[in-house]
Amino acid sequence: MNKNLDQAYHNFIEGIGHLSATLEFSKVMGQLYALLYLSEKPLSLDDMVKRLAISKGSASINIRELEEKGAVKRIWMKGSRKNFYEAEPDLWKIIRNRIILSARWRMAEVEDIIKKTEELTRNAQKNPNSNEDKRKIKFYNERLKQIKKVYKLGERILTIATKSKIIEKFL
Amino acid sequence: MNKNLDQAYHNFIEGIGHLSATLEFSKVMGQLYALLYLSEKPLSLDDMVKRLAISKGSASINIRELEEKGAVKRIWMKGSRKNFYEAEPDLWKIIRNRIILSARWRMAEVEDIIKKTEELTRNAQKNPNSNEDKRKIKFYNERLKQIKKVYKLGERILTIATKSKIIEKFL
DNA sequence: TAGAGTGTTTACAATATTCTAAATATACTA
DNA sequence: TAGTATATTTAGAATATTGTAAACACTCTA
Repeated sequence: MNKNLDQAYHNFIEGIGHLSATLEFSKVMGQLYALLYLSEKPLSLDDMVKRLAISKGSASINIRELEEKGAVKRIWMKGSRKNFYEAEPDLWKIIRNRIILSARWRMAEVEDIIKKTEELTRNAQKNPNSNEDKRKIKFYNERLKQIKKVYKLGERILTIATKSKIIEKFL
Repeated sequence: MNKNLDQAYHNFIEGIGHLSATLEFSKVMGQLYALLYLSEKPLSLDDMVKRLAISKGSASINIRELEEKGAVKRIWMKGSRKNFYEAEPDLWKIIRNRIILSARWRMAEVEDIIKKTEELTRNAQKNPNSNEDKRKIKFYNERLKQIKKVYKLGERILTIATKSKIIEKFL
């Protein structure tokens, strides 16, 4: 067992574990991914439990989430009943997918907020209003207009990021 | 007091509070920002404490963080000792800055991991190695090469995003 | 300089998250 | 079908995060 290699291995896994929040991965998810990324062969759940010194339950839950997010693939190995996993090696694909999906989710939330606020403001407009209310309504509508501009910009960027393959050409 | 307007107001503030993790803001930070964004006049700490029903300590800490992150400006009002705040109205500026800074931070972490892992792998290479170690070293180097490619792509995108004003022209 | 008004810090409490260990479920093999 | 190997679920423990209330510090004014 080469000491430097071993250090490299653990440094890498710890580092990725720490960084994993970037893609909305838990620390364990990051470590599991790093472990598989540095493994020449697929690993079983038990392998991973042993090497990371975590509980099997945690490994089970976290590896499944990695699988759902497309960062890890389940592999069938002849002659073994165990599930084996290997890392999706295309890092860019993982990062891109995660960012886009996360952005979509947030955009949907923003859309809800805008719609609801617009609706309520519109309702307020229908009823008789004090001058103060009228001023407020005008102000809210201005703000909503600003937000919608940014929202639409976001939408456009997201569409481009989703459809175009331009970025991949740099690789 | 118009009921619909009031609902619009609270719906908006709650919604932004919920969404605030997107920019690495706490819930309270999101609510404070939303409150100011919907206010025609700057508000004092006490105003915000009252309207959000939160503690003064929390308001103090969170408003300061918003200020550090450029989402909120401190305003001096003649005739009052209080600090007043108003929302930076340019949402795109806030979002862009936050994303870029956060990305920089993460890129630096990735760089550290790569450098350290490379160094350790290089050290391992110097010493006499078993065949297994040699294979491992080769494999690690392949992986490092992949990561560096993605890292450099990220760097380039970040540079473009930082320098170019192209996106702003859509607004 | 005393005291009122304001903002910040701190120690603790509440909450949320994530892990573990054990129980349970599932699927394969003899 | 019994028994074994494996994975998943769950209840509760550990940990981390964030908020609160109160003490403290600062600053202005009378």
